[in-house]
Amino acid sequence: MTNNDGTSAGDEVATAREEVVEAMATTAEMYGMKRSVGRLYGILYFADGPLSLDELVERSDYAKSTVSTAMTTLERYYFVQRRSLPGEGKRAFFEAERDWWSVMRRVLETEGQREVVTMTRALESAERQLGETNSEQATDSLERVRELQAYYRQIEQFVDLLTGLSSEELAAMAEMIETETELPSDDR
Amino acid sequence: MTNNDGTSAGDEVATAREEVVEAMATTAEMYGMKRSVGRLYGILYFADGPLSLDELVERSDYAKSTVSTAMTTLERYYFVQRRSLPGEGKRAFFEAERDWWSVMRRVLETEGQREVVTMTRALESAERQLGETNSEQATDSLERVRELQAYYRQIEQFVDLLTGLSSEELAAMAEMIETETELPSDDR
DNA sequence: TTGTATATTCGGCATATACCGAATATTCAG
DNA sequence: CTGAATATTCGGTATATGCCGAATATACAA
Repeated sequence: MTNNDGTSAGDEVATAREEVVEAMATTAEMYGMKRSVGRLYGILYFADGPLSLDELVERSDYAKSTVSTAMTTLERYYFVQRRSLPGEGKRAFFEAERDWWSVMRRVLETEGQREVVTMTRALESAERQLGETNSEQATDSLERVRELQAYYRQIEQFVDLLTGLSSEELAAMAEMIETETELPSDDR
Repeated sequence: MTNNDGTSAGDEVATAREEVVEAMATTAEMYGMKRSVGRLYGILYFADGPLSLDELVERSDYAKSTVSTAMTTLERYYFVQRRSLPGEGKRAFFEAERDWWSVMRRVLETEGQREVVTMTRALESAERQLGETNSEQATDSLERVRELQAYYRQIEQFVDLLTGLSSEELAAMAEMIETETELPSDDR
């Protein structure tokens, strides 16, 4: 019974997937998300098609409420798409976005901008206040505020660049990068 | 008493700084770090020179233990540098790294690679296992595993590119990016 | 509209985290 | 080596988080 038909050797496939799913959970954790969110994404990533909440509960052993909220956050970050199939009543189905470049791009657009906005607003306000004050301290602080403003302007340029490219363009760009394999210095 | 000497108008400067410091705390939170870490970095960012633990305690109102651990994590992520001034005994001083490009580069090198390694390892292992199995499931999973591997190869290219450039080069690159201001389509 | 299948929200429990202050460890001067 | 100054670690407490199951809300079918 050495496989070739879907049913046998299911264990092998399952353990292989499990390894990746766990890595996704760990990665999710690195980004401050819950492990459950990572695992559930992983399950969807390998699923044959869209899964319902109950199927996800079945395959993950998480409570339905946990799965539900996980789907909300995954949706928020563009990792899954929610779909309602016709004739299926209220039942919702979830499908993994497998193009991570597209996820990254959209996360950059929304979340990335949150940081930029938070900092930029504070920096502008501080710049205004400090501009009206004439102590040495104020001048020094102002300079440091301006340094950060410059940095964020540059960051925004990069974000604009990245969010302006399609996944294919990003992938192509990556392929174009030549990784100079640490040559011995070329000083004759 | 409308300022011009360091002591007066200290309030103005303090509130301006405070706004930025709070924004840093919020940003730290976004990255899954503690607010205290963000605030303490902010204090160092605006400080005239290196500060000791006790000075940081003084200026932040956090307990010394809190400041100590915060300094450890800030150091870990290259946001501050610890220095021991000669003749100052055991006393340590902390100075903010103000070049955020350099911070970003070093964080990418260390932390960024953690994600890449975690995923890459799992993907390779899964690839091996799935390669030895011949079910339809295995073939499908294998394909999806390979997609992720391709993505991570590309990510590594970008990381290599970014970590290979100096802050000046990165800044210059940013300035070079033309932010096409959404032109009306150029189809004649 | 009502009933039914489904999704979301809420309260609670267990665990994890942030911070503090006290206890311990470390460094340097002498 | 000892002592004084400093840093780090540890245990405790209050708060936050992750997850569950029950209660509630919602959407669709008839």
